[in-house]
Amino acid sequence: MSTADGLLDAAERMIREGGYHGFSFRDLAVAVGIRSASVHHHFPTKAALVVALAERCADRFMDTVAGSAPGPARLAAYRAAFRQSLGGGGMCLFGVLGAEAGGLPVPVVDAAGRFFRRAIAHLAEGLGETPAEGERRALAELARIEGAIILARTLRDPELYDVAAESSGVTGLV
Amino acid sequence: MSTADGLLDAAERMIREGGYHGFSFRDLAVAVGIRSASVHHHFPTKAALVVALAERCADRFMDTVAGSAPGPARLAAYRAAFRQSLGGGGMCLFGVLGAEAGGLPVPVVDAAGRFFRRAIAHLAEGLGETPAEGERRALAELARIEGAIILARTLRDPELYDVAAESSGVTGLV
DNA sequence: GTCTATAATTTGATAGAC
DNA sequence: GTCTATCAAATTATAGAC
Repeated sequence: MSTADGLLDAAERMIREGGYHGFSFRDLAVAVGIRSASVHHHFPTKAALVVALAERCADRFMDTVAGSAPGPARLAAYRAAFRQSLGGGGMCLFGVLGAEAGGLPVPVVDAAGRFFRRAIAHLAEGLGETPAEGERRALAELARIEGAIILARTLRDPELYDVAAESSGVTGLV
Repeated sequence: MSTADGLLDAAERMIREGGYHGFSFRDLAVAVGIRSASVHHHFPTKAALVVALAERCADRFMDTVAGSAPGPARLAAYRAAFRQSLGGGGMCLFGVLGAEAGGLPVPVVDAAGRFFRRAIAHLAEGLGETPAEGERRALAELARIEGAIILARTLRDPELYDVAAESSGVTGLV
């Protein structure tokens, strides 16, 4: 694995744990066994690193759910994919960045926004009677998932994710 | 208004904008017109200040929704109360703190957790056929609301909050 | 209750040798 | 691609005068 990939891996772990301001270039350097100045050789600034990470993360996520059939099956695939964020109690990368948006470099917030638009458009397919209805449902389900991660994390009980994001009694969708 | 209240007001604005690490004691001092060292006279540490803020914020929120009748009316009251967070595009205080949880002082995360437990217990009343069902629904609706704020904020469109949190076509609840 | 002064640490980033 | 050395700025916090 390349050093750049190792740096992105470490950054992903740390951002999901404590947010954009929850890690430093020195932390990354220690994690991969180089010096903090060398990190700048791979990514010129912290903002550039996080934008690159967001793009890698978005691509991987969309690859994961790409094979799912439109409609309820795809929604289930999304729920399962986001559920992995909770491995170790971490947030969804885009959820943290969105929550901290006001204190972040604009390109970073834009990257998070691009992911959400992409996910909404994809999840919306076949989710409603009309395209507009599908989009509304996709938006609502994504919101529920992001919020479920926050609640499960804050209340320190990963099982709450399933209750909050998947209990069919609430949406009547699945 | 006391200086302490002014400091909490400023901190609330800044945390909702950029998170726990999105402001400093100097920022607060400038906002209320004193020096950064004087802030420590009112709150010994940053963590203590945010815990005090979380408690004030939780009390105010519960006061706001206290008069609502159990069931769907109370849910509507919750949605409206959280909606105010979006005034100016800010996050819900507890939502940001929960998202950044891994990088925060434990007492701060605990304070956020206490609010969510309190809100869930209160919102659950009359929301389901059984107490357990009410709790599940309360959890799911709170998740939807928190996620809706994140999405509306990240996509820079406050109207998306209503679509994500309140579209009745999704939950069939209201 | 507010001030000045300052300590101790951390941060993101740069210059230039190897 | 990694290093040493370093910078300027910001951070939380403390001591003690007024």
